[in-house]
Amino acid sequence: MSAQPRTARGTRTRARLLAAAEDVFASAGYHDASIVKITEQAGIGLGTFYLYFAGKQEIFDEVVDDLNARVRHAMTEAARAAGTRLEAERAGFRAFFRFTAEHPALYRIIRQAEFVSPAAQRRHYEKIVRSYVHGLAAAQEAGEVRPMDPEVAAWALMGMGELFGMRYILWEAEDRGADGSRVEIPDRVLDELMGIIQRGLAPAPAPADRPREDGSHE
Amino acid sequence: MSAQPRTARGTRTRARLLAAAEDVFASAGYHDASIVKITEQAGIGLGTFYLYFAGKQEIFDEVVDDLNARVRHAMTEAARAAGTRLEAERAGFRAFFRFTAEHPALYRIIRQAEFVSPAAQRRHYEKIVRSYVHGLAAAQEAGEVRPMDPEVAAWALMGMGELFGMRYILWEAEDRGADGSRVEIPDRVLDELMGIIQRGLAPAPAPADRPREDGSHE
DNA sequence: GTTCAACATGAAAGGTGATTCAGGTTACGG
DNA sequence: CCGTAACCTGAATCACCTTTCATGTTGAAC
Repeated sequence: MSAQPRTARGTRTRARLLAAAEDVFASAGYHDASIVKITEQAGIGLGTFYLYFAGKQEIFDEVVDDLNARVRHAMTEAARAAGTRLEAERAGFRAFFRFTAEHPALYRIIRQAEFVSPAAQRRHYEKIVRSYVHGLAAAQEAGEVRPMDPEVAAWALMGMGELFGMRYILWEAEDRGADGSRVEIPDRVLDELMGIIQRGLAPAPAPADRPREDGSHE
Repeated sequence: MSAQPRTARGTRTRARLLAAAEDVFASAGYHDASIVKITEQAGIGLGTFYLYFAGKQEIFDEVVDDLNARVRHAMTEAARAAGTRLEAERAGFRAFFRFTAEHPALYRIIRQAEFVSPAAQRRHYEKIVRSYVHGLAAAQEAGEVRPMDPEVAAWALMGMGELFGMRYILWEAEDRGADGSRVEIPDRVLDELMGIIQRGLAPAPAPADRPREDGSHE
């Protein structure tokens, strides 16, 4: 069983292991990510690992949950600043793509979770959907989204985001090689995406971009 | 280097290995899928494996390409029978979900390809997108799809399909356990999905379900 | 400045699995 | 009914990894 550290030193060590694990899992994959590699990357002795984690699987689970919390935080934080639902959606997606660009580990690790820790993977997707449903249901009450099952819509949105992140962020970054330039979603692509979402969710016969007129706001 | 079989016997052996590999990769995962397990499942001697494949990675790649060809075939075949674009879309998705239900290996293997064989994974997604783009561009010329980048739309459709397959087929199957009942996409969910797609891609200010009136047809 | 939890360490035990290879077996053309 | 090319086999080799544990170090309370 993993032990929680009891002093500041221990806390630091544990955090270093977690960060190193994220790195190594993302670049080497679960199988090739040996405990030796993780502890080396963390600059920590091999045996120390087992003071804080029961084993490879356990630290993997924690890495997943950690990434999940961070990406959701980035998205909701970005969406919170926006006014209309559409703006919030756009800001949320943009934050998601930015997070993907800065932490390719997210994808690489979630994908592997399919086998390494199906439960953690499921938790990840379900938590994101829950956020979406929350936002969509509110927008629905405000009349900004047509009547529909918000959960189904949430899976649709997440699906689009996931593949766009893969195609337009990760692949793009791979193709550019290590030239350091930050990959961002092209505006053209984000516009098309928002176009589909807007039309797909808008109430009535798709008012396109007409702003709300009753002064209500969220 | 893998050798192609030169006799009927060899061809059969190779095919058995491929089928066994799909099974084992899907149920055990790449790492735990030992060559021993694959050859045992195929009812073939361990050493024989290396007559036909250079190693684990190579047979994995072939399994990916094989699954890809089969799922695309299932989708285009189903779509071919349909009349309008929307019907084709629906039929294609239904075929995809059916294939997913019958071959959970598709997901489990594609996901793992993230690390095992990124190139094969990319090939998989790109080939599917290519099919979609083809169909969407044709529908566009026929005025059934609004002006937009068909490739971007293709990624959006594929993303929705992918997550719906995971959520409403695979997870559902897992939750039901091994009770043998065939998992199908609920009509309610498929309707919602098609609703989003229809509105997202339809020309003009989203005529909802109004059929085309000029008599043109594809 | 002593004491003792808490923390840190890496050699070694105990496993597992990919791949090779030397030696059979099969079956078809002649 | 041979001869031989294609095919088949699994014990043995080699490489690598997780986890344990006996021992050493740190630092904060007193």
